[in-house]
Amino acid sequence: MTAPTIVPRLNLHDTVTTALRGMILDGVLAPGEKIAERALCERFGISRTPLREALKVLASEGLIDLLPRRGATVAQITEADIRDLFPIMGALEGLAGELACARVDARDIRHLRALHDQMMDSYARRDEHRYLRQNRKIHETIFALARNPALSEMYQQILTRIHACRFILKKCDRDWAAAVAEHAEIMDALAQRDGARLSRLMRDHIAGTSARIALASLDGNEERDAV
Amino acid sequence: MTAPTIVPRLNLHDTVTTALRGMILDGVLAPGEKIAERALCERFGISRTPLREALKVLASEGLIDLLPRRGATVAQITEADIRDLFPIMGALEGLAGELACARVDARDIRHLRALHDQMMDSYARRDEHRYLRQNRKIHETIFALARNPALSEMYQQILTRIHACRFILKKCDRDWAAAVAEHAEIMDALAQRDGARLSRLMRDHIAGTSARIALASLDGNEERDAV
DNA sequence: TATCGGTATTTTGCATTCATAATTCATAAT
DNA sequence: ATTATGAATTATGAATGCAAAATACCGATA
Repeated sequence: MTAPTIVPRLNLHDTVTTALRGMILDGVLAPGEKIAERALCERFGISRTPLREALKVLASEGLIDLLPRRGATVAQITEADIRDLFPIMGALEGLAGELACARVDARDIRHLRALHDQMMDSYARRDEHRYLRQNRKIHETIFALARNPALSEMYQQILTRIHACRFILKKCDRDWAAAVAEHAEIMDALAQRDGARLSRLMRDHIAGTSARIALASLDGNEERDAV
Repeated sequence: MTAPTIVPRLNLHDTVTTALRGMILDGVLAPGEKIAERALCERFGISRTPLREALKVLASEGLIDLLPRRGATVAQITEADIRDLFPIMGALEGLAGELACARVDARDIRHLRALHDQMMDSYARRDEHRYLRQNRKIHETIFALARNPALSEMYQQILTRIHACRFILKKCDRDWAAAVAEHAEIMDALAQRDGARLSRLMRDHIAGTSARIALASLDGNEERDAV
């Protein structure tokens, strides 16, 4: 029997889950904001049933808080969350780097090199928005090269949970330069297929990012303990 | 303001989620088995609404597969899943070990030592069931000592997903001896608070477990590609 | 003015209902 | 006998309805 052709059988609650997730990621629904079921239903033009199913899923992803009998709120990421999640991300990135090293071929390396060069170009132009997008693309590509879907999924889930962080990233120029230097090393280790070194570099790169974020949020004067 | 006292405000869908998860873990619902909504509703004495909400959550945890318009089935773990998930577990265990090392005090070490000795006792008596339970307890304790709730949660989630594996573990005596030896080393590294070494040991311990499982399932003659 | 108490309103959780897609079963055709 | 076709049955997806809890409102009292 051939592999089953998946014909897109969409259903409302999945669609709504995706839509809601997007709204939270895009900041349409702000962290801490209360989610009024009926209002959202009207907005989407659907009934409460599929919406509530979507809320359950997003809650289990950690994107919203669901308190019994008191409704849903968009999850606020705290400094404790960042302290906890970044080391995990670091461990996952380290693993991804190691696996990727073992599996890349010359073509993959050329592809990554191209992405890397593009990002360096954005850095040279100080195009922060483009830089961040390309940076993310590079990390995602390394995960893809690791050929471990479960790993990629976990990575994405953590990225999603700490989405709010991207707003405070790259505050000062020195941090940005440090991150760029780390990326150059990462590219180098990968080109040499040095898995152990790449693993260490990626873990430390994430740890560095974490430290830079933590520092940024300490002297930043935004909300008290939400980032 | 003091920390809010959470008074247990139970609701049906959470209860059902927990119950269903337990049924899957206990094997009451076998991997691959179709989950008939109405049958389960009658069994629980509830309506379909909370049950379906529970199914969505379990699907997002990877415990069941949910195909649009064709119902839910208990997820079957494949060899590919094991190949993917164990390295992730290894990375998480490694991180847990490192963090735990940085945070344990003498009392924690004594506690772990006690658990370790009990497990060794079970090994001496060849009490496999008790051994496995204590083994799990030790790993969970190390995660608890790491003081990273998000990390513990991810670990638990992966453990849950690969629950089916425990049935094929510890097949041969040599493997068991190897695992026991590794545990002795782990205990030692922790007592010495050698984070780097503990991290490496725990990661390799998981890798070893993975290899032993993979081998066991290769020469085992159970179902073709489900473990 | 601020706080308390009680009622009205809203919101949540769950059951029920309805429409539609999927499956089953019987029948016909090869 | 086996496969195809179509009607009957069943299951899923989503909307609606209803009871109970939480919140908002409002006047009374200190």
